[in-house]
Amino acid sequence: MGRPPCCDKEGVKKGPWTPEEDLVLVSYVQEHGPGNWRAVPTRTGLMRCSKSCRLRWTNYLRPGIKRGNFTDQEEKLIVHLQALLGNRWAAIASYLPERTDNDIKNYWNTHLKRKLQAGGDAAAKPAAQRPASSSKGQWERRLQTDINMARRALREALTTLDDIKPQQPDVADGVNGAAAAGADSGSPAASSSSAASLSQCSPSAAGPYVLTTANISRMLDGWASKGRSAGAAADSPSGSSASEVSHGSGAAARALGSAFEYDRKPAVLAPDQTQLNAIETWLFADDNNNNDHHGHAAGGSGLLGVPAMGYPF
DNA sequence: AATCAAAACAACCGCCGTTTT
DNA sequence: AAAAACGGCGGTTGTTTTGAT
Repeated sequence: MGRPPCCDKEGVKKGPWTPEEDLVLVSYVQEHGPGNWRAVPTRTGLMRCSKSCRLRWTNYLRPGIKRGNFTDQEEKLIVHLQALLGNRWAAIASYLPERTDNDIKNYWNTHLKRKLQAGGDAAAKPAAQRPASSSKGQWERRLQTDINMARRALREALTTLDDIKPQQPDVADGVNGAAAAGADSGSPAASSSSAASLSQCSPSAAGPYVLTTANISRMLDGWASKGRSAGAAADSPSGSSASEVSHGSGAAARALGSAFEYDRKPAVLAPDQTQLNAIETWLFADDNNNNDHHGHAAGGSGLLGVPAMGYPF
């Protein structure tokens, strides 16, 4: 038979996370590491389902996450990757290690989609939104054209990023790249030196990092300075906004302090160089090899010219 | 200052492939 | 081998914030 249920459906709390819950979760992950989410509710006493815990950690509490303030380069990269990959946000997020798929998805839905619609840029129009051609041959030719256009655009974007030298050696906590959850699902964790520089995109200038050690204290100080008692926030989020609730409480987080192991460990291993070379080879390969957009539509994986990547288009 | 609409964001829902019993 | 939960992903919704009138 199957496995026992991870958590009761009844008595599971929903809605915004309180600072206390965040701290409990962070403490647990600090001790046990991310994973085995089904055990989290029972072992921590959190009245949350395992799924909710994983989501909270992945999207908000995980160290090295940058939130808000998407740079032009990031924006451009997202647009191009979306054109290339469609709405595969996890795959896209793997190219922006500091961003979560949820964040990118939200940003796309609230900013970029509208912007593109307004701009009427056919080239950047998502492949998924384009009308399907009537015949397979036409569809394949169109796909090949799309791939090549997107590829050129992506290369261009990454080339631009290459020009952006890291402004700082690193943030204090030294974490650049906890990759998105989907980073290990067949997508490259990062691509080439371009992506490496991307992952260092102005760490100080951009938005807040959510749960690096320093920022725990910083944001919790802010939260505490608002005069919110921990108890008041715990079970009555209605009294405060969701964003306030999403912050933490100071003392406990400081207790985590520098002992917070995971904010010093990249959550994902450095990309394998072989993998990067494959990506670079593909990305920067002479376009002439694929310039015949209309003539070689068929041909299995060779169609896409990405044998090493194995993109499942 | 009040009201309304649009934008932004956090979290949930449902599906699917994988894993475990 | 089958059944059921897990883990992950993308879509969607609900709430809060911001800007315009």
